[in-house]
Amino acid sequence: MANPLVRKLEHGAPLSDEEKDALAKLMVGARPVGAHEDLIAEGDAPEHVHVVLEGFACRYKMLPDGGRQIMAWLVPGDFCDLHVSLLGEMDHAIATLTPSVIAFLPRNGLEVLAEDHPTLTRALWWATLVDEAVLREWLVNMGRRPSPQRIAHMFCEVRARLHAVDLAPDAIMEFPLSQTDLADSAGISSVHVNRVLQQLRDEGLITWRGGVLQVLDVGALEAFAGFDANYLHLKGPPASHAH
Amino acid sequence: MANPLVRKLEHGAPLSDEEKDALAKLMVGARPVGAHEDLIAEGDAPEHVHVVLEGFACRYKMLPDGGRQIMAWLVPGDFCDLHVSLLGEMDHAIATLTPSVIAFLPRNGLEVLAEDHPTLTRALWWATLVDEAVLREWLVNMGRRPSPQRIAHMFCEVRARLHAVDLAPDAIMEFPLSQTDLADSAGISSVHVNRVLQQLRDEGLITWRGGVLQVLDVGALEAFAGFDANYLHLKGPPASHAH
DNA sequence: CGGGCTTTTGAGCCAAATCAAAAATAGTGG
DNA sequence: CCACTATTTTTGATTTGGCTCAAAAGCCCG
Repeated sequence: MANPLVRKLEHGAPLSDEEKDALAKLMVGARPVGAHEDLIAEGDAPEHVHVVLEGFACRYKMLPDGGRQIMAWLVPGDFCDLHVSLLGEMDHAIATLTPSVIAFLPRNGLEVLAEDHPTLTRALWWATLVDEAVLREWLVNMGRRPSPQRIAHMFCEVRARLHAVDLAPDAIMEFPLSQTDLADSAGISSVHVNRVLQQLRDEGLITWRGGVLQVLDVGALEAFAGFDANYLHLKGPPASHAH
Repeated sequence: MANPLVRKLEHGAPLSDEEKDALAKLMVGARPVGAHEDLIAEGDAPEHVHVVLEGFACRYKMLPDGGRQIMAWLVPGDFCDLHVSLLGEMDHAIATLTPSVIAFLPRNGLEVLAEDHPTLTRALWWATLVDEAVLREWLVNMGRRPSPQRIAHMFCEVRARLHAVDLAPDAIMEFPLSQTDLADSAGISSVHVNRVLQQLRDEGLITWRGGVLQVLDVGALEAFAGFDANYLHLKGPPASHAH
């Protein structure tokens, strides 16, 4: 199975085999990390670029009162800190949500490679801009959708994003987050998350058990949540990959 | 008074006089627009890049139930649609909030200029990444801060951003938004916005009258809101500009 | 099989929504 | 410059979605 980073970037620009190989070869490390471990702290300026290869991580900020807001889920193929070289330092932290595998790319190596390959540069910036588009949709989700629709929308999105890297066949996916993590993502209490999940199960939209999420009827869940995948900019059906 | 776009970009990278001139000359149009007019619709792929020169605009999405979520305020110097060439089409709409002046830059011209000027390219991507950082903070704001702190935080941010383009001397600024627009930005009802504003006034933190917002004590408001400007990545005190 | 986490249930409460109307402001045309 | 509208802002009364507090039940694993 191909590298999830490569699989993802192919949605952004048509990479040549040479570019794909060069990118894969740049990944110098692949370290397994446990659940709920901090990878990068606010204020850091990591030397390497981190990429999630397996599992789920997140961007988050802590508030003075101890509250935590998760601002993004990072799924296989997602960069953690591509933006650091331009912004100087992290303005938020990165942690794993589940046991994960994290790879590293030397920042210099990536920059040199990108200089020689405009298509790769396009793909990298495409990925950054899609992250921004996802953030906008999360804001809409928080601001305007009641909690059942909000949680449902998050499930629709994660299904679509995992599908784009071939990790959600038949709308069944590994999704071993805790309800507390979901609560910190959706901006509601974990008690309320629990009640909302019961409702989504009762309505026959999903099952979620033992860390495996199944969307029983993608169309129905998307209709319920008011989900439209346009903001993911995946440009048509996911590319099929020869093996 | 220099161009607000140039003033803003200088926070991101040290532009040469040649770059600043070239950028200013690229601005082919500067059209006055009334309040509450749509500039760009979801699904559009505008040929020119739009920049706000005066007034306030916003990014927003409409929901099926008629609700509107504003996801970003665009102040003088901000791009509306720099990302369109990479993402293909707008996944949200842009409208003015107040009477504004909007300028245009030919997309090709900007790209050619950027190709010849790596520093300018850096500045443009810096601006994009700061937009993303602001979005993250808005998400924290929506998810975790009670409404008085939330509104206060938005005022702190807009003061800092306007200050960065020299438009908020002494923490007094033109800010002629309606309470409804503020409500659609903060994700609360306009009735509640009104009550929150009374509270902020009663506590002596702000005045807001006739479209002019005054922050009476910047430190006090920032402490109240839990505001930390690090996410704006302005890198130290705003540059002073020779005239 | 016992300790620690995560999920689930129950009861009471509060921030913010809704609905409805009045007061204040800002435009607009005569 | 003023009357006439239309929009905003403000107030009041009521309802509600989601929170907090607290405890029970289930689960994972050594």
